[in-house]
Amino acid sequence: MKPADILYNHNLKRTSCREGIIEVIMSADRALSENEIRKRLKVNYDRTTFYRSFKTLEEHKIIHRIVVDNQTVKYALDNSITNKKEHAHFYCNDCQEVQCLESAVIRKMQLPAGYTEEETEILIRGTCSLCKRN
Amino acid sequence: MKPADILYNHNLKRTSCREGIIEVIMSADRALSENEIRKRLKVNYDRTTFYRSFKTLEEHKIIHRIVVDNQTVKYALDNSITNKKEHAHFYCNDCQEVQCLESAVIRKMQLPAGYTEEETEILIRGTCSLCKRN
DNA sequence: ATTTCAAATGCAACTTTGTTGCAAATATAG
DNA sequence: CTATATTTGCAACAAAGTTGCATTTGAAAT
Repeated sequence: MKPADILYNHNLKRTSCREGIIEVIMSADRALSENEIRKRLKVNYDRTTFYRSFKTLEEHKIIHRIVVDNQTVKYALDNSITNKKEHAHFYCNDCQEVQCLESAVIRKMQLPAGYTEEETEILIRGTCSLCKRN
Repeated sequence: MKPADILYNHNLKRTSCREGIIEVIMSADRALSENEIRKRLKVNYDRTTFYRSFKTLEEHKIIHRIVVDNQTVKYALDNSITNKKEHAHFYCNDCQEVQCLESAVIRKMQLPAGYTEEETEILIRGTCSLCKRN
């Protein structure tokens, strides 16, 4: 599906900022930070516009954020677009890149009585195969 | 173990800020934010001192941080102090409190070839038993 | 008890990240 | 092509976190 179609399906106006963000995220093989996405866009958008676009796309479940730490947020396409299952994410302490681990499907954990789960996030920190070799 | 002893065991100077932070975290039944800890301390410390104290305590594995989202960090005693196993954390979307789920012990996930794990973080978002009732 | 000195603190200045209100610009339905 | 609700860019602000440096302090040695 093309970025424009995704926006249309979610009743969102087709603006170049939104379309660009989706396009960049779609073409990446890993999660990207706000700055990485900005660099890959042709046009330079205002910070405000950028934040609001991310917010909108997140609210409509087109993209989802992966919080690595309180200073680093990365974005990837949402499962509803990619048809992936809920999966764990891997953060490489070396190259600091985030990857979706499609094979690491998230299993619900047993909770204390009275607790209900809505979402489970798993972030595995370690070293990726590329960095391991060096 | 008392805060002063913990500091001594880690070759850290016994300053009132560090001792206070440990004391407050120890006496809480859940993870606390920087602001919650500050409010519970008698003396008011500079933001810088505060941050540096947290950093030091974290580096020495006396406390550990739980990143709820990029705007919210909570602190709890580290497993090395409490003798707990690596466990999942629960964030209540309603009361916004974080609890350690000692029963939800973290099991290592299968990773793609060449990847190595160092730490696995699990954050479960949902509604806690107290908020469920209301 | 006093001295000594590395380590910790407080302050000022700064950076990064994210938000809000509002006027101007723009996407899209008719 | 026009009307209008949405989106954008700007300015101003708020919160979170960092750095350099002079001053203070914990604790080890005298």
